[in-house]
Amino acid sequence: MENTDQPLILSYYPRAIMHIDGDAFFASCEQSRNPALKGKPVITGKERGIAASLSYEAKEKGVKRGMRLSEIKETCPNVIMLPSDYETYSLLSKRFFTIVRRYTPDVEEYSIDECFADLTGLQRPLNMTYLQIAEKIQKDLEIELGFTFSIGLSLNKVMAKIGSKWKKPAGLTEIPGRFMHLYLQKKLINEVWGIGYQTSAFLNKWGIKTALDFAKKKEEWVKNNLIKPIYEIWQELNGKYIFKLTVEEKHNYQSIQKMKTFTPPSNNKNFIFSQLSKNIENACMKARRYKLAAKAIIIFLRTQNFMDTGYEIKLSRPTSFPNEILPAVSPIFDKIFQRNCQYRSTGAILLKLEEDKEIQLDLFTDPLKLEKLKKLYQSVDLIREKYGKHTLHLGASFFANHNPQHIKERSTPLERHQHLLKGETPRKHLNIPMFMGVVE
DNA sequence: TCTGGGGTCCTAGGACCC
DNA sequence: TCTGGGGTCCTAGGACCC
Repeated sequence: MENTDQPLILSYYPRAIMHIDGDAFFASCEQSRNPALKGKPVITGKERGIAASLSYEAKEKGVKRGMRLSEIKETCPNVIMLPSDYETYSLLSKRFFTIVRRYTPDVEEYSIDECFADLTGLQRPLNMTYLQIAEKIQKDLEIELGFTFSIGLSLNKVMAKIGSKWKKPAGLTEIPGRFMHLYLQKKLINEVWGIGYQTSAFLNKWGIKTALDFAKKKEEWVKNNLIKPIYEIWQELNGKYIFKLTVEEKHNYQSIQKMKTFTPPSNNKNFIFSQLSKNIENACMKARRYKLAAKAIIIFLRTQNFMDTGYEIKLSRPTSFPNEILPAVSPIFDKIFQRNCQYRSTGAILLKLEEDKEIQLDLFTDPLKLEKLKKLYQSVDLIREKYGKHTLHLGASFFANHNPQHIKERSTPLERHQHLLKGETPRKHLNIPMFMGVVE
C-alpha cells in the first residue's frame, strides 16, 4: 500500500470471470448436427416466418435478424431455412455447460447459449494462466460441439460481457484491470450490459457517450441520479466485483409465462378464449414439471396495435391445474374482452409460485375431488410425455387448434353446430375435467 | 424495430398499524 | 379525526435481459 503509483486494483485479490457466448448458436447447432450445412447460409425460425438465428454465412449475404422469409429469399436465394428445434439446442446447451464445468464448478447458466464461469484460483493447480485456460476451454468446445464460441475474460461479469462481444465469432478477449479504460473508451454506453434505451438516453443528456465517460462520473452523482442496478454497473466498470455468479441450477421460478400470437388477428371470442386457455394449460404443465403451484395468475390480451389489457387474479388455493384456474379466469375474460377489438395474442403468467409439496387445503375443497384431479393430471402429463405435448387439450382450448372461422367455411351446418356446441361457452367445460384428443 | 416468447429485479406509492 | 412520525407489506408498472 506504500506505493501510491500502483493502480488500486492490484491491492486486492482480483477475480477472473469468464463469459462464454455461442456464435450464432441455433444456426450453429443445425450445422453441427448436419455437417452438409457447414459453410452454407442457414437460418432458423422458419415456423415463425422470420429469421431467428443466422449463420455467419447468412449474415455475410446481408440477411438480418427478424427479416421475413420472402425478403430473405430475395437477399440470399440459396439460403437454407429450418424450423427451430429447441430440443436439440437444449441438448447441445447442456453439453456446453458440462464441458465448462470440467474446469470449475462455478458456472452460471445464463441463457441457452451463454454462461459465466469463475476461474479464480485455477492458475496454480492447472499451471496455466487464465488466458491459457480460456483458450483451452474454447478449443474443447469447438472440437466437441463442432462450432465456435466467443469468450471474454476480466475482473467481473460486466467486463467479461464486453470482452466476449469484442471480437466475434471465435474471439477471445482478455481485459486486464490496467487496460480497462482502453476498451471502455471505445464502447458506447448503450452497448453496456444492463444499460438500455431509457438509461442511455438519460446519460446522453449529461454528455455521457462512452462507457468510459460513465465510469469516470463521481460516485455521489451516480448514487443520487440512478437506481441501484445502474450504480452497481458503474462499480463494475470501475473494476469492482459486484454481480455474483448464480451457480445453483435453475428449478425455482418466480413466474411462468406462456403467450402466443396468432395470425391473422381475430375478434372471435371463442377462439381467443381457447388461445388463452391453451396458454394457461401450457403454463400449468410447466409448473407441474417443476412441482410448483401458483397463488395468482395474470391474464392478458394484446390488441392488433399492441395495447395490452391484463388482469391479476388471486387464486383461492395454490394450484397448477387449469380446471381450478379457468373458473376464476372466465368471468374476468368476459369483462376485459371487447367485441369491437381485433386481438393478436393472449398470454398467461403464473405468479407467487410455491413448492407443490403440502399445499394447504381450504375449507371448501373436497379432498377426494382434488385427489382425482391429481391422478388425472398425472396421466395427462404422462401421455403428453409419451406422445408429444400437443396430443391432449382441455375442451376449452379446442378452438385454439381449430379456428371456428375455418370450420365455418369447410363444414356442414350440422358439423358446425356440433363444433360450436363443444366450444360454445368455455364455462361449460370448466367443472368437468374433460379432455379431447386432438389429432394433428 | 411495424413487434416473438420467455424471464428478472427495482421503485414508488398506497394501505394499514402503532 | 384539526394531528406526528415511523414501520411493514403489498401492488403496479417500469426497465432490462436473452
